[in-house]
Amino acid sequence: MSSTPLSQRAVAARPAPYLDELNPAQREAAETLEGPVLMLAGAGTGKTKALTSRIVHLLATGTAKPNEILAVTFTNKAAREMKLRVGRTLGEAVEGMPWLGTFHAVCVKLLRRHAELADLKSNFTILDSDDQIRLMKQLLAAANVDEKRWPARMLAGIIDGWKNRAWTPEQVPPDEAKAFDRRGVEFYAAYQARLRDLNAVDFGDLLLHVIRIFRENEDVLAQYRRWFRYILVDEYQDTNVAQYLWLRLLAGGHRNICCVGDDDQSIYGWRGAEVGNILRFEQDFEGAKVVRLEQNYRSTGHILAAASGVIASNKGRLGKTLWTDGEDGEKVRLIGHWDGEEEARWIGEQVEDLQRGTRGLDPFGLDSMAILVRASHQMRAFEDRFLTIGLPYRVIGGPRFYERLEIRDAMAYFRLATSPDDDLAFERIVNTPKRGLGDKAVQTIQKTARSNGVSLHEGARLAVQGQLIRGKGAGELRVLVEAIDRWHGQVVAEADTHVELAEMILDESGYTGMWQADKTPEAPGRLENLKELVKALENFDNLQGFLEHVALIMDNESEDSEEKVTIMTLHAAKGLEFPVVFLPGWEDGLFPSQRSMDESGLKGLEEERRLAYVGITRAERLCTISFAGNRRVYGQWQSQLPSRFIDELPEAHVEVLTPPGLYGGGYGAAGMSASASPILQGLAASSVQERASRADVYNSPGWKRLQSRSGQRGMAQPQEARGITIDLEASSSFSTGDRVFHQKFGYGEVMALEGDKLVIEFDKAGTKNVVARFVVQAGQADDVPF
DNA sequence: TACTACGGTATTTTT
DNA sequence: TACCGTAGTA
Repeated sequence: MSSTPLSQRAVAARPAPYLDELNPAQREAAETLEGPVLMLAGAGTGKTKALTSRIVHLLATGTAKPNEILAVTFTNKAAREMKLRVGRTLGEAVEGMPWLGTFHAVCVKLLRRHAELADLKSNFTILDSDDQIRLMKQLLAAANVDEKRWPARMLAGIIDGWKNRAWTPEQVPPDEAKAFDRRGVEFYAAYQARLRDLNAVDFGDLLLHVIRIFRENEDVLAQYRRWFRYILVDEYQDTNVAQYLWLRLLAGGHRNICCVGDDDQSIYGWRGAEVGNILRFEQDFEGAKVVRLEQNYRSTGHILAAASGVIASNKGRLGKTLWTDGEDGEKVRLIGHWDGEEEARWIGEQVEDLQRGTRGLDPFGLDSMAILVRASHQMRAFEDRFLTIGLPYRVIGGPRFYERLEIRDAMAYFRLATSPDDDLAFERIVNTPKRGLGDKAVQTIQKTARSNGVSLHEGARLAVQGQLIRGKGAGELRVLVEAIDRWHGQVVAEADTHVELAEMILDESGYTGMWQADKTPEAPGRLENLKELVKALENFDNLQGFLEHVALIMDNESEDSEEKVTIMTLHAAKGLEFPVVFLPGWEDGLFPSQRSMDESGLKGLEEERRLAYVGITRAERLCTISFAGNRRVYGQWQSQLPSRFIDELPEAHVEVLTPPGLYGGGYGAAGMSASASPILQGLAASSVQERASRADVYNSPGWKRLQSRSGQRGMAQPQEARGITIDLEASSSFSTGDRVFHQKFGYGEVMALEGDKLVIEFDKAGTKNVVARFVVQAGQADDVPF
């Protein structure tokens, strides 16, 4: 019933308005239903539209029924969005698609059905990373491992990495197995054993268990291959090895798989994503049809060209040429600042200007503006600044609702009420609020539980009965144990509504009281969150349903209506778009991040570059890149070089802005002068910058790199470079031992010379790296150039 | 058992 | 610099 000709006849016969809205490439992607398809969808090219149209097409032509389509995404948000749009296009006529969801949500469903094949009970609990680390801490403590040298976090990271690559403990290759003091695999195995005992899985296991079930049970796999006749995968460039294997298993029969992605937007390599998956698609699925979506509907011509220019430096791309038939718009704006605070101040002003509608542009609402940073610590400068000028902002990211301490505590209580044997939950809250049960008491409970082969909850009961725990704690523990029994009874009996029950639990446990009694400033907020949690319960039929939901849905869309500027990381911005985008902190070491280059070399640099590409392509109409010459890094002032990505911006699409103010406005300090970029040279030619510019030695990229490295390590400054410094700054050549004065740091002594930077031990401010230009010989303070 | 002081460390984080 | 986590102490 699903032969190709038939389904296509059906299309021809029926009016299909959703297809008319597509451009030729999108349409091809939506209509090629049989066989493997790779949809290479550049930023802003209508990927979701094509994808949802494809689903609609499958349904509308009768090619597939809703339950025959497996559609996987990475985020709940993406899944929601897709569901919504399918429903809307179809006119809500179709019942929901049961297999449209995140990889994890789909796996949970599968695993619940076949839990016994993975040695689990179908009511297994799903641990989040917090539980995971807690568990590992226990394992490490039991093995007498020094937590200082070998932290549980590290182990968790290593094991996660292995799971991302679909390695069971036995499959970890020997050289990898040496990780974690040569005991990584040992702890991995122990951890898995512990999870089995707890009837629990972590996120990685959701995939791995299902893969194992498929591999070991041909009949099960065959059943799902028959079942899922059409497979769609969103953000394919972000899949890890485990997800890839999972997909290959399921698509293995019919090969009706359509993967959508953009290799240029692969920014989660550090989390196990394998760009190789998308790059290899055509080999993996022979005869695959590759469709490129290249018409961009989001950004203006200049923005698109700037982004394309940057990403062009990456090797091994599948290659796309984004184009638009829209207007060129404003050029991407580039500006350097004296330091990070100055940058924040300037951006704050820009936001206000744009809001008022200066610059000959229509006013932009605050909602349409975003500041995208590389690392979350950069947010602080903006928050500080916006707070002082009273500019409303919203920070995306940070601790999510369900990750908050009080929410997790409350959830642990709920978990105990539904399943009293949940040891991790029990452990979490035995002494929260304080019940006088310390380490020793908990150990006694654990020992009792273990020797009797029961849960901690039962162990606690036995310990109380056997008077193994004495004093104040004993009474409190008895109360807790009995309370858990009672709550559980209520859950089973369904005596009260779950919302009332939840309130009762939080009340009787003393948890609410604990925060009410707390007079620290954050207590009211926490109570507020608890209220919100209870409110969220109303959307579910019972506690179990809620807990199940929460285990996989850790997102937190707080809908507030007030107009605000958005501040978030580049990673968090993927998939979003804003009319106005600010990209601050484009400085070598910060962006691209030194760490990612150190850890992953060229691969890391290329991922950073993709991040730059993602950043620029978020902008619809106005994109402003900025950098600061000086930045405080961990309390130390450091002079910064403009990002190498700035050199890669195509000149024709960039407008270099001159910072306001003569001297104080800053001119990008060291980096500006050292840059080989024509863009920055153009800038350097303007009045103030002239003084900062250097002879050609400084203008070679090689020197720039050298300089940025030597800056950290105290490499001696070459003789000729010093000569140049003297020429340009007649009054200020330095040698070690000189007494100098700096506007910000006061008096100090020159300890070393590094390129155009000096290492100075200031009398008050400590040792700093500062640019020679901003320092004068002591006693010449009157000549300070600012 | 609970508080304080110190030291080590410091990206990005869909589930 | 600022936080978190651990260890030491009351």
